[in-house]
Amino acid sequence: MNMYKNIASIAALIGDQTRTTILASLADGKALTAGELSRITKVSPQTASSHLTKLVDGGLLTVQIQGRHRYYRLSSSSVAEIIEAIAKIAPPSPIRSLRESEQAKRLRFARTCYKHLAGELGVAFTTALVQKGYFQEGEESYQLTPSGSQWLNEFGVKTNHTEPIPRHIDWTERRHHIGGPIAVCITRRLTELEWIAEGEIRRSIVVSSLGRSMFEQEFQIKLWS
Amino acid sequence: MNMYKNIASIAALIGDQTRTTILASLADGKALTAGELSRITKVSPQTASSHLTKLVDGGLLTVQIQGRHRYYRLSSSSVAEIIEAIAKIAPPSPIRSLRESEQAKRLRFARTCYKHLAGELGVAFTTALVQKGYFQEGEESYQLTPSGSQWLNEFGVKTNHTEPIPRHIDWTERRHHIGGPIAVCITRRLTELEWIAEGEIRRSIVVSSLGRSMFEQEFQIKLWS
DNA sequence: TTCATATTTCGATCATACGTGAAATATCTG
DNA sequence: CAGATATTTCACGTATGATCGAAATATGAA
Repeated sequence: MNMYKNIASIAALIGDQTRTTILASLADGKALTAGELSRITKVSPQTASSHLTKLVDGGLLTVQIQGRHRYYRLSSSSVAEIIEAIAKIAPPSPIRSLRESEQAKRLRFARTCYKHLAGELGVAFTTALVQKGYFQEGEESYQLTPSGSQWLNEFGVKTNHTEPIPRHIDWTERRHHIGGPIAVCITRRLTELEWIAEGEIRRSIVVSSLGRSMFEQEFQIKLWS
Repeated sequence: MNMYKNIASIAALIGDQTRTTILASLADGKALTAGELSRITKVSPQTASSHLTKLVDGGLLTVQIQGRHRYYRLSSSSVAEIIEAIAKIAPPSPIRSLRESEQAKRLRFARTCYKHLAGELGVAFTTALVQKGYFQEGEESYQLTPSGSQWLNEFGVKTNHTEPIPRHIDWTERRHHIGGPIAVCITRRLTELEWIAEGEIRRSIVVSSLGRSMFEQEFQIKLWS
């Protein structure tokens, strides 16, 4: 029965904590260098290199050489979908320790995911939009409602989108949030309005004092940090 | 970074050829005994038992004890979805022999899945039922329509079912078909009417000449084999 | 009860593979 | 060119885990 040999080998490839961390770090589609991934996974550069080679050989990653740097990225979104499918049945994320690094906290607080808002803020924002009736949550997607369409125009996002909106799962929060082009437009508009801005830490987002008050005033989202 | 520990451990659980074969064998929702799975995977009963224990502990399988037999089955369809997601990027494996190919073909044609009709016939039949307006396909389920309810009664299936009907995915067809109790009832009725019958090969279904003409006449389903 | 079947537990073997130090290769900088 | 940085390759210790023989447990049959 070597019928499922390929499936098993791919699963085995994912089934290592260091490699899972690598894949998860690349899940937003960004490319990272071998050194960065070595630091993220907290293993030696040799070990990271070994894992990266295996992931490339296994077809999960592609590599792009730029000078002495090697940029690794997911070879396709299907890879991210596998991890997401596993995350669905994975036991809930461990309880956060009280003493966790400020950086981890901030990253979890607000993150960009394929250029749209994710993390706690993304989840809270999506929840608020659904509660206001702007979006309707379905089994696998969100749908923009007429009132939502109107709100989007008033908010400054032009769209005549009527297709289902991808529903993403936040890996740390295990909750849903909107994805796709609309989410990107909304995030861009939020940046324009200076409610949010890119933080110093890679992929992190900071909320301005204006944003803080606006999120609370308009969407009843209280930010505590 | 034990954030992705759970994901990695589940992937590692799938990442063994014997265990993948077990999971794939149970993918249609059927329950098999430890002995059957030992024979399918071609490992000793001890080895199979060890793997099964791990899969149950990992939450991928559930076990039901009946006398001296232990029936194992997938704990949820999410497990099947993981395998399917991996299969998407796994290179297809070559067919071993012509004989196996013939058997695979027949199995692909019509298969029972949770005692309901699957395979090509199941998919075609479901498509026809949706097209006739008897069922409405949603994101993750089907809904019985009033006209569908009426048709069911005329067809000889008594039901006052209004809950969503599970939507199953056929692995070989990659298309959807109805599942759940209603599908079982319909399949039973099809057997009663002698449109279909159990084939010689395990889990296979043969269509009678009556069934062949009826499927074509009533549902515009042409069977070529 | 006695025997057969189904399944698990224990113990031992063996292969795989993760991780790292050391060293090699390649690129950038001054 | 020399030195620093990025990354890989090699060699090796170690650990995990897949497999199976032997034995134990539980159920069904005679």
